[in-house]
Amino acid sequence: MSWQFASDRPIYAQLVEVIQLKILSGEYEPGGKLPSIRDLAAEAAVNPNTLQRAFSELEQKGLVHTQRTAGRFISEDQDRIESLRQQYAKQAVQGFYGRMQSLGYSTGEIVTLVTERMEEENL
Amino acid sequence: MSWQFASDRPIYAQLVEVIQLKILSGEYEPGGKLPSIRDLAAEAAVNPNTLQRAFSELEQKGLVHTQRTAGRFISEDQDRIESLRQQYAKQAVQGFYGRMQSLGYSTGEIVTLVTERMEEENL
Amino acid sequence: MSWQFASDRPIYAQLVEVIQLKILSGEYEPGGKLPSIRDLAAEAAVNPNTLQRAFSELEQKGLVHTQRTAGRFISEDQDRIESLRQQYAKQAVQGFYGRMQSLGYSTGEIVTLVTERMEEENL
Amino acid sequence: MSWQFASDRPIYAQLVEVIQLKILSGEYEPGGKLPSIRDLAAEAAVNPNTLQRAFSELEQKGLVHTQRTAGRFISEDQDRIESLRQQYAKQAVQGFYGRMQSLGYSTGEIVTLVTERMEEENL
DNA sequence: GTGGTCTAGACCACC
DNA sequence: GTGGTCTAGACCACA
Repeated sequence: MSWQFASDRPIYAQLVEVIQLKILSGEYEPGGKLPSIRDLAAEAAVNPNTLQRAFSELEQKGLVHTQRTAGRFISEDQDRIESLRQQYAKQAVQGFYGRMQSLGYSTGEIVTLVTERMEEENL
Repeated sequence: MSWQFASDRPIYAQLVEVIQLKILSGEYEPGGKLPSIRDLAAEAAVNPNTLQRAFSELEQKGLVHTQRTAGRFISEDQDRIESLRQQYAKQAVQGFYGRMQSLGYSTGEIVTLVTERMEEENL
Repeated sequence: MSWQFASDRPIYAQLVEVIQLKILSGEYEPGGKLPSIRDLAAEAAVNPNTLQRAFSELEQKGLVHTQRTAGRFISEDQDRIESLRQQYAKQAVQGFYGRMQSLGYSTGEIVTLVTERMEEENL
Repeated sequence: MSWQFASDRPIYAQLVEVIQLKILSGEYEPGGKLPSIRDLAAEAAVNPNTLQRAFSELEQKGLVHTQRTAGRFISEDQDRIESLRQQYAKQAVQGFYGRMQSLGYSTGEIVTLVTERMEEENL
């Protein structure tokens, strides 16, 4: 587990992203209980308030809900999670594609670069 | 031309990115003269100071240089530009690839999604 | 019967309000016996301690009293109940009125909106 | 100007409500500039962070937007404001109506009480 | 022990 | 000077 933060973006935003990815990818299971804020804060070496802020954003997105004194739980709405996952993926693809085109790469070259990257991975 | 700025990142950084892309992709030609800061600032509806700061970063990267009285010019060092372009592209590929993997997509699925995107483009 | 709780206010407070309304409106009859805490707790899917606290507030307000072995009973003091009911209603009217005025509605418009609502009800 | 806070609800929530009312009622004009957080915080005798949190909620609702270094501004989208105002009013009416019915008041009695309140106002 | 709220105060980025 | 972020630490309400 990484818990390292870049200095060019707010920590809370990076926490949102990391936790969100864990939920969308299924590493945190739907309906499961999340570690307590205090524990997570200690683990990430961050002030509990910062984590709280991150969670409040996740709550808005409907990925997480709170039970007053019992803790925080991941949404059981698997459809919503899957839909967000695909949406997130689509954005990533479009963003990547657009940036590569801005850089002057043709569609063919883009696919080539990606497959090359894939082959590196498979070594 | 867009010149719209997201509110979650500094304007000057967004300016750096846009101009940099235009240089790397060749839209601004090597050795060519850049529009005056005043004109660009008016076009982008931005404080000239902000553009100034953007250019000072581009100068540091060696993509732009200033000639006292004649204005700002794009670097003629095509090798440097091409090398930066490839470096930039590699980062984009890696970042994209990593995020998709975090989302739980297999290497095969990633390539599929990209080629699908490519086909959309070709319609 | 609803027994759904908003997450932004303490459950016990919401219980107090619901039960109080049932007493003031006469749905729970003066002098009548209340269901046992255990039963109510099961019905509302709430911790018995939470209900206990709710009832202790209702006892303070004099709407409910406990008889050691026989259970909890609703006050027989109909005058007190009626007086509380009117007081509660007055507060509701004033609160509503004040909020509507803050929203910029004139006295006439407020009455209009209420009568419209009444007509909807009568369909 | 009041700036008094009840102790049974979070201060930031009360700030949200007060400011929201001022926007919806037009007391804060569409497109207008809001006082700086520091000023408002001093005026309300509250920590700036608390106000910041309140504003972040208003921003989500689309009632307010921030310009990086210039300050916060009220939305110019008058349609949106008017629509929110009506929605807010409708909720108020329904909530009021429902509570009165729960208290056992007939539709006629409710209208009577409101008009009585209106007449008090007109003295 | 859980989450929620608030304060005081500091530092940063931006214009 | 403006808003944004973060920390440290305290206290509260709830179950």
